[in-house]
Amino acid sequence: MNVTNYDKLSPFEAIAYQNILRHQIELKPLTKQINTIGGADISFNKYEDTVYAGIVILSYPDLKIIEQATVIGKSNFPYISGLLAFREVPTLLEVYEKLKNKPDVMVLDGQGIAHRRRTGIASHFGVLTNTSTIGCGKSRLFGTFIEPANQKFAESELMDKTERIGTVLRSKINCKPLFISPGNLLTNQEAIEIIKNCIKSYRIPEPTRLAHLLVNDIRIKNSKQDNTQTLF
DNA sequence: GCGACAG
DNA sequence: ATCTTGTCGC
Repeated sequence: MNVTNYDKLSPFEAIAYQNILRHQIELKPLTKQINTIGGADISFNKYEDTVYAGIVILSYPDLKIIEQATVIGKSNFPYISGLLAFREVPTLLEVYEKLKNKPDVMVLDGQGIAHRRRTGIASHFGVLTNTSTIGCGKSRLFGTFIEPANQKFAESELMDKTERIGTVLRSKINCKPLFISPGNLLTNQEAIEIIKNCIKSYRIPEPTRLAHLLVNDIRIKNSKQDNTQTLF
């Protein structure tokens, strides 16, 4: 069922695929209560094609860890702005399949529909897994906005001409804002509310923050292991 | 042509 | 994203 052989796609073909995917994105309100939320992220060593992917599942809104899963894989698709999903999604899907509990909502590090073709990594992953997803980027990829006030939870609209594609949310005073956008199967308003509920005392919401710590951790561990084996 | 450009 | 120590500010 995993037919994500993106490594052999050309950027041109990837864009053509996004233009097909965009029609499968559905931004309708959630129908059931959220009990679990997942965060996904990827880490890697510079100049290497090994990717360390991980997903952390938290209870919601308590935000207690209830499951973690990781996969060490390869990705030959280079990082190209606008085509991030083709580099990270394949391995994330492998991690997702290992999960015993599929989360009610997933938070991805990057954009949802706040993308030129509406196909940010969160929308891409959301369509392929048929799950509700939120894109939570640390910087802007696409869209115009006014800088939100320097207050916790100050926000402004992220726009593509006259269409709203997301929200610029200041999660913490004196920190750069977050770029929130719905990925799939939920609304912009729900995405904002959920992310707010996931903010503890850090700039990054718990799901993504913990996933980042997890993948960075296994990356360091694995690299150490390789060095040790080479050393002796 | 120039500047922008998720991770 | 990753490479990296100290350091300025809340």
